[in-house]
Amino acid sequence: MTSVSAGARQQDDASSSARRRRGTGSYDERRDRLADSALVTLGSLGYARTSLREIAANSEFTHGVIHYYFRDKTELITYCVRYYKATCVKRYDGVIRDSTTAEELVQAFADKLVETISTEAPMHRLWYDLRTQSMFDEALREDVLFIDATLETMIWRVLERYAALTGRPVRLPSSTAYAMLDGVFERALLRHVCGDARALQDLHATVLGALPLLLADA
Amino acid sequence: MTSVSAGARQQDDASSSARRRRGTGSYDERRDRLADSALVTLGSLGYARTSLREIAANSEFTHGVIHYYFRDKTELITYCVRYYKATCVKRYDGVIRDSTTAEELVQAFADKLVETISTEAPMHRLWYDLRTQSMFDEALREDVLFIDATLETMIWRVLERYAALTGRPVRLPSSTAYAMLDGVFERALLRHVCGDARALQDLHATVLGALPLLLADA
DNA sequence: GCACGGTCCTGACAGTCGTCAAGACCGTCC
DNA sequence: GGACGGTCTTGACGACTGTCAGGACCGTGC
Repeated sequence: MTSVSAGARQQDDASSSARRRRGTGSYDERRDRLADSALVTLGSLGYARTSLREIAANSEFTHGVIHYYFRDKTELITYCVRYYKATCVKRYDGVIRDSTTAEELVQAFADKLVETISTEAPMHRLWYDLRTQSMFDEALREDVLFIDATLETMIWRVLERYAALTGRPVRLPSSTAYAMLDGVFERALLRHVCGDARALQDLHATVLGALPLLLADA
Repeated sequence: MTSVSAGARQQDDASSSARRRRGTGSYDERRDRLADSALVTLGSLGYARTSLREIAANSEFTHGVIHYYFRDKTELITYCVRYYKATCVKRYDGVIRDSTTAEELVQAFADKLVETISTEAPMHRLWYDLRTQSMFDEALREDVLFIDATLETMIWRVLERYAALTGRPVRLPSSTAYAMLDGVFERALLRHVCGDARALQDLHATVLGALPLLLADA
């Protein structure tokens, strides 16, 4: 995994005052703002349909600047992916921290899953898009597998807390539990994006019903 | 759902002898052979990277012919999707038919899942590609949702047979069970495509372990 | 005030894409 | 044998893509 902040051109000191003459913020901050714009565009159009000109048009820059901050399109995309990961890894930490009973945790977890689809559906379909593209494009695999592993441990932390609160151990390995819940989540997202009004409430009910099955019998 | 055999140009009688002068087979058969070539190319490159010229290059035709048999690229793709569906819907019928005990069925089902990844991985990643693209492109949604529903009932038939053989009912609704198994399958496919040598044996073991959890206690 | 250099814009390049018009090919029928 | 018409090829069109060279802009340091 190469450094995230490896720029397109040589960059001796990102925080040097000489770098702040145009635009606002540091070199890295403007990279991140470009990544922000790119993620919005990617989430709206999908990976394949998003061009660098479109990303630039939805940002404060012009299309030529992208190659000043990123070597090529692939570097921009992978930077965006890693940048995005940082925002979603801690999504359920609050659920784990604030729940004091098993029922509370299950409810909060289901609530959070629903909320994250209703407020960030474009970002999530982008993630599934990139994960699927990684099956065709080797350049994406390293990042995708890393993020997938991160999500798996995130889910596992929820389940471990759930197991601790019930006193019953999880009876599935981490990878299986994650794959199952991810399948449920992906399907709910698809239905939601397709305009199915009941997708979210069904997701909520499904999670309430399915989580207990992941634990061993009392 | 519009008719699958609605051609790009008016087509009064597909089986008329006048249509057989060039090439071999009927108009519809040549459409299907074009779809065959397109599916191979799509499975190899992915939806976004597959151009009509590339499809034609991997077929017996030239790129201009595609617009003789299909109105535009979208019609070709959706035709391919429906054409493909017919080949995968009956995939587990043999498993259901030939299994006489629950253990036999679980084994045969797991075997089939592994086999279908090892022999048809490109086709499956294409399916996931198209399903994800349907979250961005409304033109694909109708076909994707239809196929997804078909796959769900296919899985449900397996589970119903499993329930009958054990005498224990499935304790999850059809949609949840399908989403969970699909998540497991998708993850195994991703790992397999990424070169993980243990992806398939893990899938096998996972299915053996997970299927009993879908049934109510004895 | 002037040169330097980081930042950004403009315009162009070659390549690829979907699409389609024009016509060649050729089996069939009068 | 000649006309017909379904089938297929060729070549082109405009639009779009990622990339990059050239130079404009402008804050900083001398």
